Amino acid sequence: MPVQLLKIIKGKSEIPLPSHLQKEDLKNLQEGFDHTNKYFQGLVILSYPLTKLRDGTDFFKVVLQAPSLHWLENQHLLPLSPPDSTNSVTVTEQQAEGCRSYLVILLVTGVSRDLDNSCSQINSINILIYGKMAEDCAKVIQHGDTFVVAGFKLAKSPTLREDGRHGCHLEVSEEAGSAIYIYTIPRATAASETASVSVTPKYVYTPLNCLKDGTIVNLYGVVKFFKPPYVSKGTDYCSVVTLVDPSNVKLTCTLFNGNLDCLPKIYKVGDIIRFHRIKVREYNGQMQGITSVGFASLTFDGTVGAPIVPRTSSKVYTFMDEEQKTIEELRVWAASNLSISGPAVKLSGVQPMLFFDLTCQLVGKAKVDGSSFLLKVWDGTKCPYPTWKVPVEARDLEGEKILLHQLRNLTVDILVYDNHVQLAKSLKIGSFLRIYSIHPKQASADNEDVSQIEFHLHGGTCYGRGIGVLPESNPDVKELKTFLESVDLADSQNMESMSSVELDGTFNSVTDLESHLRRCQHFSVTVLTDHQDLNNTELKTILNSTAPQQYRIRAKLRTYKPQKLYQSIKLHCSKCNSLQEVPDGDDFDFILQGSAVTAPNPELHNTSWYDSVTWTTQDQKQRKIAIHFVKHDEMLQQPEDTLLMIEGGTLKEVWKLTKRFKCVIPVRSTEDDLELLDLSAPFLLQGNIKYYGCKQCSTPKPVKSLSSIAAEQRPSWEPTEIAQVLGIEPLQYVFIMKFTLVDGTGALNAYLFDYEKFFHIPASEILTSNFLQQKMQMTMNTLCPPGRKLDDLPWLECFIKSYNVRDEMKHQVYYQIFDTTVAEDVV
DNA sequence: GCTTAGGTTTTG
Repeated sequence: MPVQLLKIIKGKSEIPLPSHLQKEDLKNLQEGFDHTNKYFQGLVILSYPLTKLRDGTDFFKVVLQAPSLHWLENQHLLPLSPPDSTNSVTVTEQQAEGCRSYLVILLVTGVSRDLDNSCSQINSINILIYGKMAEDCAKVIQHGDTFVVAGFKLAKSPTLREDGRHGCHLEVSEEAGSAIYIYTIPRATAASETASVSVTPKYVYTPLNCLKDGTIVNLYGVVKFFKPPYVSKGTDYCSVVTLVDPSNVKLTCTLFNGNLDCLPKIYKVGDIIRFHRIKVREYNGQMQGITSVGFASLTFDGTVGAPIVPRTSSKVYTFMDEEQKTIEELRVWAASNLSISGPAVKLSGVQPMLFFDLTCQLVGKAKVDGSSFLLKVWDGTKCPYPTWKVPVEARDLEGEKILLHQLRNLTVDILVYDNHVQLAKSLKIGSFLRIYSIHPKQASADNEDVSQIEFHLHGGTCYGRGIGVLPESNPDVKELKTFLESVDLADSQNMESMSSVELDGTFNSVTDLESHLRRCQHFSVTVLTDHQDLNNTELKTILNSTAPQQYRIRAKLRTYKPQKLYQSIKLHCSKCNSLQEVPDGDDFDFILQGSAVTAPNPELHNTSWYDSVTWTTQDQKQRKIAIHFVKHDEMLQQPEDTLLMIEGGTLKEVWKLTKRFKCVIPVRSTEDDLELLDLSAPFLLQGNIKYYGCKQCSTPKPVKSLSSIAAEQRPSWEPTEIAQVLGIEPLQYVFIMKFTLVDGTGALNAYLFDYEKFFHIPASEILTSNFLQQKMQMTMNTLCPPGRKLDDLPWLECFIKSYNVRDEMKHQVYYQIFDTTVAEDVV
């Protein structure tokens, strides 16, 4: 009686096993343990087709999943009721006793779970069944049932790396004297017997804080960040998704598939995701998800109370009440724990420099050149600024000619670049799109009266830049369609003659910025930090006076340079008063590559004041990297307090290290000490900021001088202090801008030289922060609103000083703004 | 054939 089919006993969640048999945990299924008189219980989550081995032996493989408890179960799957059944067969003590030396598998219906509190990663094990037993088992096995296994033979699993299951498998065969008892789901009718083939497998979902390297898991998460699918440089589409769950752990997943439809259909941050069979790997010290064989996903709207309709490409998927409950719970959790942005930006609410996502309909498209492509889109609202029109050949423009003409005042041109071109080309006219991270760029306004907004979708995928096609079933699309149908085209055609301010009135869509500007009209948008008692001087008087002098003025900012604000950042040496451009990342990369040619000198490793770690990259270059962690009191500090030096690192590696450690100093080996790289490279990186030294005024010292700071009671690793001991004259980041000020009596150019006081933004941080760049642009838009007549510009109160600059050829008077800041309510 | 990308900068 090697395989016996049994029915469950009504109302009993435990199988009547011989008393000498004891339950074994999955974690104790290891070589060297005594498994006599032990049994293991698990769910059938997978079975493979019955096959024959080379010698003709039948072979059958099933996968059992260990019972486990995790937060989902904690919240709503427990307590579980005992399985219900009508048919019953009793296994007598004698029957069970008779198979003491046999392998026993008991298959019981329903779900019975252990309240095992661990969140172990490996939760499944392979069972290999040989011979007649394989054949018999294959006939009766059903997914979703619970197995109990006892008296088994253990062997190392050869498929551990691929399947991420238990390191051992269990072997069973009649020849070995095994026997199998099977308790199975009652099959009342012939119909249900057939249907039982599709019995739903029971999935276990791993919380994100319980993921382990090398496993394949199922999981739920809320989308915190995503890149819509884009064409990778390989053969597939790629999509990157960062999930979070109530464990508050993030998981970034890199998903590939040659079929666009097989990647998750995410439309918004806050969408809820269910992944099946995603592979977990460690990458850069963090867990990473990656597509594995059999990967499948479901995506749900993350709005609390919205209909729960999975978005998926699979025709077959499991989805039950349990899942519904999980989704709703994640929605509620996300609503109070995740910052999900407010209402979507419409074209009427676009603000220059503020990157935005646009839900729109494609009206026209055209090729522009090899690296850019034009999309003409509308969302039924009117952009309050004049927008640019990209010149294209009429024959290159695809779309309904009549509609393009009718909508000409409502469509905007979006120029997409590089990697987005291929996808853009394939878009169908009339389709609904969500374009992510569009850059509304102010065209350089040499002509002061008209300042245009250009819409760019730059190359690359940073910040989730990309294009997604929305189905007509999408709620946002439904809403947009209704709105588009209500737009009166006659109105929009009459608008051509109106100014943008009048248009705002017409559309009743005055942006916050606009009303804000009006408020600023009468009050000064800048304030003095001193000299309040002085009276104003007219610009004409100042222009007719000799320098040097100081004045208080009231004037309007007619224009400023540079218009590209990032160009206003320079590096200043306070010792020699020189100014220089901020080196770009490529320069640094080049210097790092050059320094990586020199291998780390092992004699300089592990000194009294730092510990060293070295390794060689596995790629062809065999690059040697050394990291020296500076100690304090002969101890390593916490990463966030640690200064480290790196040799042979790449730009990306250096960058990654700055995220974890307080200070990073790129160095290279000499014969007797480590030394700084060329001063065109930063001598120190802290957080987002790269600190540079003046080439002219610095006399770099060997880096062992740093040991004096390390020996301090509480090393603070201040950049100025580090610079000092290393013999570096540090350069400071400054804003240098030229303001053209007018007051009705005259116009003068005044320079702004500011570290951070004027804008309330540190110049050192602006290049690495999109947010701060946008903030600065908004400030400039308030000080000098684009597209305005002189009368409509706000007033600025400033303190300026005049000074002389003489050389052999000429003498000139210059003006500089100081003791002035942007008013708090403007920032 | 087994990569692609691996959230974090565009400056057109």
